[in-house]
Amino acid sequence: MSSDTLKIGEVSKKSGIGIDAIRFYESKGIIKPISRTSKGYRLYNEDAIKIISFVKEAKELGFTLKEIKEFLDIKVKSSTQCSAVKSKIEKKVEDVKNKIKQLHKMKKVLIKIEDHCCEENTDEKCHFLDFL
Amino acid sequence: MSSDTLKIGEVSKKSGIGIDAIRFYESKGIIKPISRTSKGYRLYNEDAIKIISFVKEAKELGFTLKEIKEFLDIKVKSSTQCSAVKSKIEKKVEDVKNKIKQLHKMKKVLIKIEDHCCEENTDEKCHFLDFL
DNA sequence: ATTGACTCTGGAGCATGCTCAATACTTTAT
DNA sequence: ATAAAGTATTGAGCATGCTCCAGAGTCAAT
Repeated sequence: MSSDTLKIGEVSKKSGIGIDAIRFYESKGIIKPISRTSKGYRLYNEDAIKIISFVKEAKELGFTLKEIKEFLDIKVKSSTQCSAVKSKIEKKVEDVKNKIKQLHKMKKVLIKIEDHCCEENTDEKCHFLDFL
Repeated sequence: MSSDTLKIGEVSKKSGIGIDAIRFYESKGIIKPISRTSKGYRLYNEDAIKIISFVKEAKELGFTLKEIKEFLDIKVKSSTQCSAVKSKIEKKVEDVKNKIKQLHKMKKVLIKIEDHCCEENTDEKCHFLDFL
């Protein structure tokens, strides 16, 4: 039809996310088609791909769809809203920082296990627990 | 009864995890009571608290119970198993590293939004999408 | 014009991770 | 001894995030 809109199947292929998942995201308010054909077919533009890719990444990082929606809903229109948005973002950044910190800890533990358990060890049992 | 064992309620209180969740973890092979009383009451030792705390942390980091079980199952007994365990751990370390990397990216995006959207802005719409 | 591919809606089903309820027995406190 | 609190098992229910199916309409190619 038009060259700059995509039907759901094309969006699905381009983003690597199933059609059903896209519709599910729509039901959760995460992504909306820019319009519909007269027969009800969903039409998207390229932004949809960006949004869905973001959802994909964020999910892999352990964010929930609700949180992801919160991210995507962030819009600033007036400076009055600004501080609210700012504190919201700052909270998220804190969360992310904490996650990073804990992951570093986790990494350390793993490496410690690797180092201590695997060099000319005798019959010592070597359990994850010992390193918590 | 004895001073060095805990019943499930005590474990629950000490770890801050519900009794039902603990039993659920048991059903998933994540934690087992060291023994049972003659009447079937689960008995734990202090390790249970450590394990459950680890589960709690790891969950918050986005690991699934299945992955968490894999962590906890890491044991080295002989050097023959060593290389297998080693590669297992290395894979986990890679996973963790990737998560850290992606979280850093996420942090950057968030900070970028914060910076660009909130300084003496006019009526410009400021949408998350612009920063993906 | 007909076939096959695509899309629609609505609802069922599934995996994960719990949570709660029912019923019954055990332990603890008074 | 009795009541209250704790525990056990089984099974249902729930939130999240999909996935699949049925039944019906639409579009694209031959």
